[in-house]
Amino acid sequence: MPELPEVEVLVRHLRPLICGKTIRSVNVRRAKVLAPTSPQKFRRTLIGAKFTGLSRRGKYLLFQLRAPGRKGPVMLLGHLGMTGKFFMARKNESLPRHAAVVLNLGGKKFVYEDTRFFGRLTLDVSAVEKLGPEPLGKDFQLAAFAEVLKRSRQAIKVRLLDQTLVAGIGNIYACEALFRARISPRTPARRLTRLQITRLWRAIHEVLAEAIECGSTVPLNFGRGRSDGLFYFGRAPGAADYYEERLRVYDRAGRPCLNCGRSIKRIKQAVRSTFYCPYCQRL
DNA sequence: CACCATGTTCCTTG
DNA sequence: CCAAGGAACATGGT
Repeated sequence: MPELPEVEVLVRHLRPLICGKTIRSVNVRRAKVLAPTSPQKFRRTLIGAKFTGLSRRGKYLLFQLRAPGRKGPVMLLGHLGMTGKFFMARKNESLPRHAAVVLNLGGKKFVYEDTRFFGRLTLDVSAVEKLGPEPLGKDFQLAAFAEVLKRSRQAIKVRLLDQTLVAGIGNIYACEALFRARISPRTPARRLTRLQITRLWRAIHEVLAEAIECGSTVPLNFGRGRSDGLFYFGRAPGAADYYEERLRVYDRAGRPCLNCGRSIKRIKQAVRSTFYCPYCQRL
């Protein structure tokens, strides 16, 4: 459930569920996801610690805890990778096959599950230092954004996936933002005009904010229900059980552009799929 | 069997 | 040293 909006909604959902809870015991089933923290250090640090806060930075979750006999807070960093999930389970509930870490909180248990094990749950917080500005925050400034883009020959779509440029945009929202800004994903970053950069900067805000809004209104089940926590669909206005497709280009190859009716195309860029309308987003 | 998948990191190449 | 491209990571779905 990987990009910024999904993580933001997950954080809001999880915060009241874990804050104030104390970790009674720790069960590490896949030591790989803790790296470079050792399972020994992980357990020793977290047992007895209490959750005091949860925030987000880019696609990362930042858990804050207070451990007895320790002056500063303990920080725990989570990342969902491609297939990670965090959810609360009942004490005696059976675990999914790919449960990687289980924190026993007394009445409930907090589970980190990840089928592909690309995600992380670690005491090493250094990854957030390398991130660029939060796209919905004050530090995401148009002038600085334009300045960085001017120095790159890379295709703008590929550039948007670089987490040091802006934090939290992934393959889906990069495609969606470029469609909204009517920019070809193949445009070399330095060739973008001032007007295009402004449109892109605005489109990034819109696409992410709308996805968060959508995720906040759609009923979600972060447990083992059918929902994967991704906001591909939104509830259609007025309809109780009807969900309309929300993404405009992502995964819509061969289907009509919602703007001009022509066929959406799929191309490969940096070993990833890019979806776009060759007419509305022409070079 | 082949190919695809929301992400990050590391290695290689220029 | 830097930018850019591609493979690797591990598993499951089509």
